[in-house]
Amino acid sequence: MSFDQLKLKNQLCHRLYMASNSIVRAYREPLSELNITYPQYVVMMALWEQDEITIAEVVTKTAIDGGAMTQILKKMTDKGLLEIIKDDQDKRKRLVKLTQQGQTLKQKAVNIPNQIGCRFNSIDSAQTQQLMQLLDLVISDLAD
Amino acid sequence: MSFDQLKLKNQLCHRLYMASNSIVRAYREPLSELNITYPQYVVMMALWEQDEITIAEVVTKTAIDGGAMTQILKKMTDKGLLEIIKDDQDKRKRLVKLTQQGQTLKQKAVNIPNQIGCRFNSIDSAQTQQLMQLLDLVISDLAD
DNA sequence: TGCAAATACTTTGTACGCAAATTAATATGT
DNA sequence: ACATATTAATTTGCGTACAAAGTATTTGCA
Repeated sequence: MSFDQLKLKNQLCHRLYMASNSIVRAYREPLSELNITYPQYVVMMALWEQDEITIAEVVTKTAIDGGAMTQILKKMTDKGLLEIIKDDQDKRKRLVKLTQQGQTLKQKAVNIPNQIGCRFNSIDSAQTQQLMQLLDLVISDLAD
Repeated sequence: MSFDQLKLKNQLCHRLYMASNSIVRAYREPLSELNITYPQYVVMMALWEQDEITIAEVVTKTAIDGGAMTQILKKMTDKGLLEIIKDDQDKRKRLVKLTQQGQTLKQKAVNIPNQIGCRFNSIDSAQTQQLMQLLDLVISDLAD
């Protein structure tokens, strides 16, 4: 209940906020080679894992907001990376399907994780795992 | 150099991205009581720590982009939380100064950290510290 | 069977986040 | 002194992030 909790240096949340912004900024240059943004790259990774899934499934896998997803998928469609297909079984749903170009882009993307990983010089592999586990706890605590 | 690194479940960066979005979303409701957004709250915390600092110093403390800062400070000025004062020593600089209303708001904000902290049920105090330390390493690795 | 609730997605409006370009003022070097 | 570089801040344009409202469809249930 002290004012000390209001100091930025004591706050986990501000660090998460800064770290995420730094991440998106760090990806900007490597991804410019692929002509996509970080959120678009996240969508591509979801689809490289499993193609022809519904928009709702892409939203779940990526944790990107549904409203933003509509815009993002539109831009990616315009770039020729994917196409949106109607689902005949359920006309509410739409399926996202990579184009040949979208599939091929995976080859150019395979080096991106290392390029980014190279910048994490202060944490070793064990610390990275630990960080991921702690973040999973934070994320699940904040769900809903 | 494997495709496994492209899987979302193996990625630290995607977790940081999700966590940060969750944070900003989680603050939305508590902060609506104060009629401010999360970035605006971060600016307030910086100023509650030290008032009458230059815009550049606010940018450094908060790690919010300078371009965004101009817009954010304008909105906060319109709300009557602060005012921008010219620096007579260096006419390029501008000082940010809390109004009485901006100072008083600190009393209403003092409970916010606990309200958010209450949601972190899966990590104890030691893990929180550990998480903050690891994030500091990540942030400094990504600086520039 | 029929209609209210739920689901899937889109649209709208506001608020960042950031690179790049711009403007204004100060500092620096010769 | 004076042109040049640097610093401080704003502006512009694009891309999200998200709540809330809107539009179809489909489910569920009385």
